[in-house]
Amino acid sequence: MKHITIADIAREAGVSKATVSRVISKSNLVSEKTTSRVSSVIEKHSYIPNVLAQGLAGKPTRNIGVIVDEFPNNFYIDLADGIDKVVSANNYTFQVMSSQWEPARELEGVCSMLKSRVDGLLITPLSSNSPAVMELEKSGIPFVLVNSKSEDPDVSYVCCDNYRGGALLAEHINSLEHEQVIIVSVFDHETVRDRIRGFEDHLCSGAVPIIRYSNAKTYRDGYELAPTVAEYDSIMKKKTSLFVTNDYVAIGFIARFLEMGISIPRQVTVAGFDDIRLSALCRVPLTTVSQSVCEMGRTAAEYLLRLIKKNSRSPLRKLIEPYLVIRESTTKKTSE
Amino acid sequence: MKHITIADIAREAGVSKATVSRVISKSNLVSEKTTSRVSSVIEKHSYIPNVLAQGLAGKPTRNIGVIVDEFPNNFYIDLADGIDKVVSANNYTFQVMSSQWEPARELEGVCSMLKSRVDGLLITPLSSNSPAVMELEKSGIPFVLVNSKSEDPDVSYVCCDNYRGGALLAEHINSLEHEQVIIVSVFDHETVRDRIRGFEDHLCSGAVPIIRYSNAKTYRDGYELAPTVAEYDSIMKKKTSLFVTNDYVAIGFIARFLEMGISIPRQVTVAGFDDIRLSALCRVPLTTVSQSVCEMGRTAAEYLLRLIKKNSRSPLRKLIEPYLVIRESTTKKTSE
DNA sequence: CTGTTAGCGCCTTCAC
DNA sequence: GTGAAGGCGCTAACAG
Repeated sequence: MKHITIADIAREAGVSKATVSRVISKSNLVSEKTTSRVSSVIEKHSYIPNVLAQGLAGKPTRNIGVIVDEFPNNFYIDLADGIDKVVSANNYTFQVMSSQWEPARELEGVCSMLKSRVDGLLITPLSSNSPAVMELEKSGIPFVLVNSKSEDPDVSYVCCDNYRGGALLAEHINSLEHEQVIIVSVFDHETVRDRIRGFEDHLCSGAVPIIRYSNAKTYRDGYELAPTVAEYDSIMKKKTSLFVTNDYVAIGFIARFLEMGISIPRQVTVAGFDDIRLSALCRVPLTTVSQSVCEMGRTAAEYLLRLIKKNSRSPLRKLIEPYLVIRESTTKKTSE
Repeated sequence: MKHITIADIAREAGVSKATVSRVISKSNLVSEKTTSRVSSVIEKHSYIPNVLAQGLAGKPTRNIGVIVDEFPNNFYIDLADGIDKVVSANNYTFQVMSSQWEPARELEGVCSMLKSRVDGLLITPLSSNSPAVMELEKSGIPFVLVNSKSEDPDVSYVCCDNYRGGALLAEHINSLEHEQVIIVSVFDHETVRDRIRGFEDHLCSGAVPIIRYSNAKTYRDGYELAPTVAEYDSIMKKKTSLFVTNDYVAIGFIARFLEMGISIPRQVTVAGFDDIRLSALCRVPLTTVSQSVCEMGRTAAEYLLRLIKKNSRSPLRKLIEPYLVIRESTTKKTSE
């Protein structure tokens, strides 16, 4: 079954294609009579204009692209939710791709989006100067970086103020008693580095030693690293403050500590970062820093639409203020 | 800055547009020499063919549409992950929309997808005969229902076998001691109805009363409904088995019960449905039925691609087998 | 207000 | 093997 085209409508309504086109785009230089006649024919056949043709003929596609690291991730759903809210409210649609953390796939994704002629692009880049971002700059298409910053004064971005988040946490931890501080960082990403910098810059360590671990990425990693950390740093003997730069991993630590009979927060306090849903509801609710990912999505989408519409060359940027959420993993309400 | 077109490439390579087109589509009736010459020009300008034009000229867009209820939802991320895996492996892209549970938006979504000429559509419909699905049938475009079944013998779908899931749970609960059973159903959806039917059909109630509540949708709802349920049905006195048709809500119940000092599973056992991540890690790990949403996504996407490629008119359908996950909320390892 | 005329960038016959 | 020509469905001047 062939699609109905504008020509069919025009013929049946006894007007020219141009007139039909005008009716569709609500250009108000068509008489009311013709408008209603044409409209009814459109209605009757439930005719839907072909976006491809519209796009080819120069109209914006009203479709934006979104590239994320991966889907199975709390970060992504909140982001998608935020984006969806503003995008759909503005009668735009969006398509998504995941880079699976591979620069090559990320670049491919950008190319793919580019060739489907999206009006603009949102991307959580692997790094602020990944090939994908370079390609984007070259293309001249409006885009905004999400969850990443950029040195380049021309690029727009929306990111959590991770440095500040780390600082908030440090201030809280300063108020706790401890004989050592352990920092476990997840993968190597600018956001994570900022968290740690903020944390270290504001920690009143005094004579207290700081111990660092890196590269724990998952719940499982935390779960498995816990005994090593516990034994090697003899946390049974020294009261310890543990900062894990990602909630999921932190929760893995907690789970294992509990199994090992290590009391939280009495012997060890644990703090995370992100405030995923789980953090409030897990065995020992987790003290963490909340970054409003949904707001990040909303803001980024708004910025992008603004760039698209006004073609405003001035870059738009925002650091979203994180806030501290104190729960039982660092305060002594319970002890298990 | 104008986009480079096929004509530019043709001119620079000293061939016709047709030849360039052939090179792009890897049609092998072009001499190797011309191929490499053209390719290098394409490379040099990093030329990307315009998908809109290609689509207009009759080629498939290799873009499929996905319509879901809402994004901020564990179900969605797993689904997206599954879809992404097969879609990207096949060099397709996808765009997403959410219905926000409103039939009107759902229909709009379908229309929007249709007009952007997606090659096919995946949808988790509000109901198997919602206007959106009707529209889809009319359109003749390949589509498959996800998380929904259909009476219509022509419609393809992939769904969890919710009836079976309910049955599995009933069998487990039959083995527990109790003096009453309480069923709390979340919103009115065919999948939820199936869960309850399966549950009730396989419950050996005997003389044990079954009490029903409905319309608890969120964690909060569970949390707030708990005291009422506890008091009204005097669960302090009667050993109770509680089945909540959705994990999130079940976890809300558990949280409140604990606060009220009601011991789980000693006094009340709680079972859920879905097996979201949280269920394994919350205060009292939740017995539940796992439906592999990721697999659902994968299967659905595979079916859709098959429909698109072979234009196979035979509908493809599958009920995915759920399985029971028994945890502490129904067994007596802990007691709090 | 409305119709006519060109394209938009690409693919696909059909000839050579 | 390769080129020329027509058309995909629509919009945007330009005339009337």
